[in-house]
Amino acid sequence: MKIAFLGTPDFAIPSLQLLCDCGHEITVFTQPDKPVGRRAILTQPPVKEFAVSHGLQVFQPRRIRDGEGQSALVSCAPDLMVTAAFGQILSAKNLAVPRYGCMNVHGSLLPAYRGAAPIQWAIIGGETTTGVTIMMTDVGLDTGDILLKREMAIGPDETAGELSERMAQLGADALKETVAALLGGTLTRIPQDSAAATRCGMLKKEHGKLNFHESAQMVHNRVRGVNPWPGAYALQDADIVKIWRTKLTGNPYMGEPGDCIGSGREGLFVVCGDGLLLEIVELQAPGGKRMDAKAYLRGRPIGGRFL
RNA sequence: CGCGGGGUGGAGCAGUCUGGUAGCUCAUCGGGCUCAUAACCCGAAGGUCGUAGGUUCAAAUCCUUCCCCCGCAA
Repeated sequence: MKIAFLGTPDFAIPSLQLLCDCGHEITVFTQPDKPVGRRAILTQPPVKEFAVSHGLQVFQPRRIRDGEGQSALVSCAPDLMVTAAFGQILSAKNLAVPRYGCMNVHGSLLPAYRGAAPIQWAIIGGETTTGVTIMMTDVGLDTGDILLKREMAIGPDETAGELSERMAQLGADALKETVAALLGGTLTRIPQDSAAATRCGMLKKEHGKLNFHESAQMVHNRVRGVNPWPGAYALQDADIVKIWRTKLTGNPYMGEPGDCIGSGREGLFVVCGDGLLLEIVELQAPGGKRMDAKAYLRGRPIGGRFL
């Protein structure tokens, strides 16, 4: 079967890999290369790297909806289109190209967390269970019929990066199963209950800003949810201190939210809005690399305060 | 040449402005105390101060070159 695969980040790789392994004829669409880092080095998205190293044809239209993108799509005459964290919205014209339509691998249990960054937002939202949904793409934002759902537990200290990796694999497995059902004619479509839908937007830098007036659990969720990107941070005077790992202690402490206490022996703790201490396990001082809290506390005065 | 911070014993930092034989905390090693200890006490080892050059009687410190790391902005 001819498949047009549209995806961009690492999350899409396992799905692409699995489709390749199944022997389908695949054409890849991904986002254009982007300048990355201080030197603005032009970097290709992970999916492109994979595609190139596997000898797959790759298109990188600036906008898949434009004429150029549409004609590229038409030119490869796919039977099926599959998207996985592609990063662009498809048009009705795009969706009309393949006769089997378009399937999407989405990182949440739809209709919850429709939109971008569902994995991160699920963690930030304090969910303990999430999953992947394979759905038919329509012109709405993650509103299409559900084909298959797979649940997965979120670890209490799991980060978005870690969860995303596991979800990518789960998504790939579910996709494989769905495609098999499609070919076997056993596919069932279940409309989403739009009344139960929730939406989430793209993550921005500012979503990493910690608010220590929230409960320790909420701060912890935030830290996990934005790791590794955009990364959690707190302000100390005018400096940005990035917070990479935290740990719930459950210990109460009299102090103002944001107060830091601790020692090189015990570790670093910050007071949260519910009066509980949150341990800072790994952090990054201005100009420095990330390090564990004990290293941070050597050569630095104890105390201080995060805002 | 987008803006800024930084490279000092194994780790994290101070010292740089106001040049004058390198310091703190932790780790390591030895010894001691203790029923015992990741606790405490005493002692030791360990650094061409990122690189190359310059100024100077003297450079971690002042000037210049280059390399590397980090944050912001894109």
